[in-house]
Amino acid sequence: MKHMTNVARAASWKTASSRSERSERIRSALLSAAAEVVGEVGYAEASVTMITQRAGVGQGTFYNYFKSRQDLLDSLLPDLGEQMLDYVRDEAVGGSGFRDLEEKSFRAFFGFLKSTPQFPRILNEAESFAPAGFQKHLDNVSKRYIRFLQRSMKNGELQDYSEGELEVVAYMLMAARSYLSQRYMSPDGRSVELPRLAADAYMKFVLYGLVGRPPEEK
Amino acid sequence: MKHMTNVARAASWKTASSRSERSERIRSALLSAAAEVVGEVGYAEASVTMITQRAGVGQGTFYNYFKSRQDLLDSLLPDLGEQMLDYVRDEAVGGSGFRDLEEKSFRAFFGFLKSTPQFPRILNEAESFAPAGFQKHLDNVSKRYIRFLQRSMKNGELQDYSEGELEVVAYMLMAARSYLSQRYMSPDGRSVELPRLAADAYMKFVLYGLVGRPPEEK
Amino acid sequence: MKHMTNVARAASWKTASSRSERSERIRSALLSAAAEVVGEVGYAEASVTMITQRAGVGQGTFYNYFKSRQDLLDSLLPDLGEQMLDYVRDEAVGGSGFRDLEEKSFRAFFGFLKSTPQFPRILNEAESFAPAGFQKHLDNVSKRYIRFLQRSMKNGELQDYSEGELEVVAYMLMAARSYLSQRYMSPDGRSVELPRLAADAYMKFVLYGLVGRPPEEK
Amino acid sequence: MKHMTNVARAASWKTASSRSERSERIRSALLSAAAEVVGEVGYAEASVTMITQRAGVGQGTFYNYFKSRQDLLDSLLPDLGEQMLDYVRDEAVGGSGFRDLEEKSFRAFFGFLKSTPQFPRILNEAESFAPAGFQKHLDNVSKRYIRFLQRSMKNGELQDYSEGELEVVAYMLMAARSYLSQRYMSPDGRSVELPRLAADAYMKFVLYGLVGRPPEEK
DNA sequence: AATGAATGAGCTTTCATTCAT
DNA sequence: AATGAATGAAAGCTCATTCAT
Repeated sequence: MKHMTNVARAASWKTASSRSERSERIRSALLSAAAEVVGEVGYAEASVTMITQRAGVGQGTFYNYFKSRQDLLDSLLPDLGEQMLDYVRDEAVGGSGFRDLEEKSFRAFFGFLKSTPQFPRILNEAESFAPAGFQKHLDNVSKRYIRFLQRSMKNGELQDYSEGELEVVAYMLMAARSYLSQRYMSPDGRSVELPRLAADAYMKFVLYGLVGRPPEEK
Repeated sequence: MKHMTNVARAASWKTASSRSERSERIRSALLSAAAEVVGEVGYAEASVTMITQRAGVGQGTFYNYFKSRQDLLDSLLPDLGEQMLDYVRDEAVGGSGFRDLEEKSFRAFFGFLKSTPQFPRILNEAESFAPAGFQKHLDNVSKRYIRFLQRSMKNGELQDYSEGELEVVAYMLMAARSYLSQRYMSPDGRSVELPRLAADAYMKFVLYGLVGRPPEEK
Repeated sequence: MKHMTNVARAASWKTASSRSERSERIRSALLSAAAEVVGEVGYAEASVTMITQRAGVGQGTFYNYFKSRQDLLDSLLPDLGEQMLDYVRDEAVGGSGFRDLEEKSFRAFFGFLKSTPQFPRILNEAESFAPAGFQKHLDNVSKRYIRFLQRSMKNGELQDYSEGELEVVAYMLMAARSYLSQRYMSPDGRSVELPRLAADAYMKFVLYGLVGRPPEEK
Repeated sequence: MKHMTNVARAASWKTASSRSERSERIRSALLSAAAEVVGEVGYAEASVTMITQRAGVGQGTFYNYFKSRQDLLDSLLPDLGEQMLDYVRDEAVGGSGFRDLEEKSFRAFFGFLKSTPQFPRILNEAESFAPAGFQKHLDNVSKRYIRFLQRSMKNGELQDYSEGELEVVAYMLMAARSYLSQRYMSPDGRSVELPRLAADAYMKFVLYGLVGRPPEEK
């Protein structure tokens, strides 16, 4: 699926078998199309017409699946956000210890962006255009992050931080991922390439900041 | 003046004396009005009508001062950004040493938000809606930040970071300010109140991360 | 149909059966409405609102049929011009000889104006407001005219004129039709009544000028 | 005066001596500027701003000299029309006989266009945009033309035409001048160059048509 | 269920005119 | 008398949404 063209993927519902599966595929095609369009032109400029054309369905069809344009926009980030979290979880599985897991998931995040370079823009604009979805996403991610930090702390891997402080730190690290992904976005918005230097600096700062020790030489 | 209502402040040009002063005040009223409106409803929804009504001038007047709606939007962040930098510079003046200066300017940033709570949203959306202005602002701020970090490093106050790494760290800290300001925005978007805990956690993380030592007890 | 009011005619699409027929009727209603409006107030004042109201459709509907206001204006003269040429051809059919054909088509032109009194104004203004359409129309008409003159010349009916001269003469005769139609337009612009005297004078001048003999008594 | 640049001519009021002369010059500068502007962009697009800028006076000044934009537009053609008639009269003076006078004045008309190539467009559009001025102009010109034709007739130089017929013919010849001037306008609208062929064809047709004899060899 | 044409609210922008200086 | 900034009416156009097919 990864290498089908966008349109082909979008229109894949045409081969659906059962009625409900077809339905599911159209909905998904609309979401994918919306992700692409919003990634390219932003929420404000993403019109229903553009989205339905990209998805290969009629304009009116849109309203069989979403109550309104805003309804879809609200679904966009939560949908993508879960994909992102699933991806990162899968990639980081089997890691051990704070340092290893943090690095794996940091890299996995940027790995995810290779297939979904629209994500940073969608995330950034969602705060204004789909605030509910944005909050939901932030909660999801921060909760997971905080749990991870707390576990690491219980294992004695981190400096002494209170639970409230860990929440703040979690936000700072999410912020860092977000800013760095935008910072290293290609000008056309179609790919993100994080330089090794940036990844190293991130890890160095985080390890000093949380563990209190510099990264070990590899 | 600080506590006049927005509209009253905006319409203060009516008392202007000379013609050029009046002109200056209207331009400034339009920019202030735009900052308020964009802060409330975002770039995309900020219409010329809303802005001129808020500023207390006729619709057509807008185009005596700005070539187009986009022209004003492009001026918005650079304008506010300079105000912010001026404010922070004034507040941090007289501080000494990395720890002191960093803390002073961190707090000053949030102090600035008390008078301009629209800033975080404007900054965030500018990336999409006024990209040129956004880049300009980011360059301004990051350059100043990096210089500050380099100076601190020369003074032997920081761990060993390369110049390139310092740039990455600067971005991470700008990101942290941005995210935290949004995290602690009141739901109505009209004020930012950074809890002591958050400020402490920030300083703790930064000091561990950069200096390698925990914050001294005050 | 001829005597339905403008609005009623325009709104006749409401009784259309198939979808594509309905489409065709709306497009045609818009063109008719535009012809009327332009005939009354001129190109410059013919607003999309006026045209759609006259056609009995919503404003937005306009843009389902024409890319822009200018797009419709550009279609106006070519559209009417063909109607005019068709009408004149039909009326002049069966005539024989230069004198007969010229007179028949001259009268047919003014006959056409009975049903489309807006034509002279549209033609006149098109030069400024729809130059492409104007050129197209002039080419169509002049080519036909020149061919007719050349045929008459080959038949030995005319004085000796070179091909280039015939083109100039064709322009002069088109000019005459245009000016005379404007000269004898009723003050309200709603009808053209060419006096017998004018038609006679035209024919007399043309016959002397081209044939070299006065019109025969009828 | 003929060779001053437009702007210089327009602003020549600055050197005026008496108050009323200055006044007169500004009014005249506005009319000249309007002629240029309308010649270039047409009545519909000729804004007060463009005209005052071209004339070198402030925008507000306009309304000290004309009641409204339309007021000036209405004055435009009568003003230019008189200049044209004066010019043609001067050039044709001393001619003798219909043939000579007609040819002289025909050529003089095109001579006038060399210095005022805006004339055809202004004349053409005036019918729609300044109908009163247009009628006035047409009356002026046609009356003169008819008088000329009647005089020639009394001298036995023309075929037998009734007075009413002469009026129609006069219109036809005015139409011819107008169409030919537009036909041979350069694409940029800045000059008119009538080819010898066209002038010859015109004279040939007119002489056959009115005199009944071909042009004599020169 | 899928469609796409019809719709009007609402946008940005222009410009003739007014009026305080 | 000359000015140019202020103004709002009115324009062309877009697009989310509805609805008949």
